[in-house]
Amino acid sequence: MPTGRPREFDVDERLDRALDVFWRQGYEGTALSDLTAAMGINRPSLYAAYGNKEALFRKVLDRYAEGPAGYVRDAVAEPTARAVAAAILHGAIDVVTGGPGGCLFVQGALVTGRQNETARREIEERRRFSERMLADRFERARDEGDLPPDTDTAALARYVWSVSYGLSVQAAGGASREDLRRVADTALNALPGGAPADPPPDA
Amino acid sequence: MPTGRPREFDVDERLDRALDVFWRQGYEGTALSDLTAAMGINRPSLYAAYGNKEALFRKVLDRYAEGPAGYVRDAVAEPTARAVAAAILHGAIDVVTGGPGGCLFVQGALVTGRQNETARREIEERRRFSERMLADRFERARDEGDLPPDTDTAALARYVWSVSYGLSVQAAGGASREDLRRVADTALNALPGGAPADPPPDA
DNA sequence: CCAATTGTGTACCGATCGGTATTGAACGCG
DNA sequence: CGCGTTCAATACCGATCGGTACACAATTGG
Repeated sequence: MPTGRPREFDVDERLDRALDVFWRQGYEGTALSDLTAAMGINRPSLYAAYGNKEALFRKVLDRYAEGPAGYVRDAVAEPTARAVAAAILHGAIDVVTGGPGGCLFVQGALVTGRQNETARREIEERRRFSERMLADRFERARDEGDLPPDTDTAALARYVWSVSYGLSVQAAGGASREDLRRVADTALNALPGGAPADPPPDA
Repeated sequence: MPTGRPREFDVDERLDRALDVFWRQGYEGTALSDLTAAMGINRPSLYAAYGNKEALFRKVLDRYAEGPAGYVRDAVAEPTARAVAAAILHGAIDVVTGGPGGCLFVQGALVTGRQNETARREIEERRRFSERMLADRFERARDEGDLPPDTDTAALARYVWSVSYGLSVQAAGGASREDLRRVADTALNALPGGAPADPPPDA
């Protein structure tokens, strides 16, 4: 129970509005005036509650990772490597076609001017984290015999993420969920074991 | 032979320097001061020679399409659908790992603030053009019997571009040429006809 | 050599950028 | 009530944004 005047807005709720703006316009494309307008608070309130623009962006990235990008956490819990890959691609499609368009970890900042390199590196770090998570999961699958022993698990993980990132780019260009579903189905054909519609060759 | 004082720099050569900056920093991340510094000319000279920032960016996109992205034009001339796809992915890898990092048509602007939407749409149009070009090529391949009659050529083209865009994102994160080659090889496994290392099933 | 034309360099424009100082209002506590 | 504390709102900060006015240098045509 802190003393003093109580805050007149919900920090988490307004953070979601900030996420929406960063997601739609990227880090560099978003001005503080955009944020304050969308969040319905004044500039000093924003600085008091979240720090500066960079700190707010970091909080937004965390929220995005736990919320819209939470499907990654769930995906690696799938029982088979193929199911994991499918869950990642299908989860990505839901996110990139459901929200403002694309994945924040891709749209947010691929490149930046000199000043905003911190934000770019921050976002890059999140991508790397997800990539490592998937590579570890595939390595486990190989150890369990779920993937062939000679599988290049790192390359396979990179492949799945490449497709996923590509889906995000296409979503930014207006591709529909159905379009992307067909892409994902095609992509899954490349996994060891072949197409999922046909039963595995040893069945 | 125009009268008046002759220009002291080569327009095309300096345009390449502008390309380098936009490529590395994106449209929004690039300030006019970055451009004039890299191009070695003053601001009024830039405006006299290229128009404004948007017009310069458009010229840069054209130059990129003819230069670094010229591999797409060559790729669709390959004899088979598989060779076309392989040429696109391998060509993309050379570009995204050779230049400043990534593909300008991806890095340049996936999202923007309100003011720079024109540049975003411009770049989006270029992507769409390449996508249609590949889809048309795959359609021809299907008509020629090079692809199965039930092939969803549009989806296949979107798949190849998805992987390619993903390679660009990964290159921005520091992936090496060898890393991306393995991704491309995996991706090509998804094409009708299976893996290229093994001879086709009817051989 | 003179006039017309065009590029170069400096210095500047209003607008907007991210970030803050300051004032006054709203609370808990004594 | 008074007091310390915290938030809200206005108004402002220097820096930088994209873009340009203006004076001067360099060239061609007469």
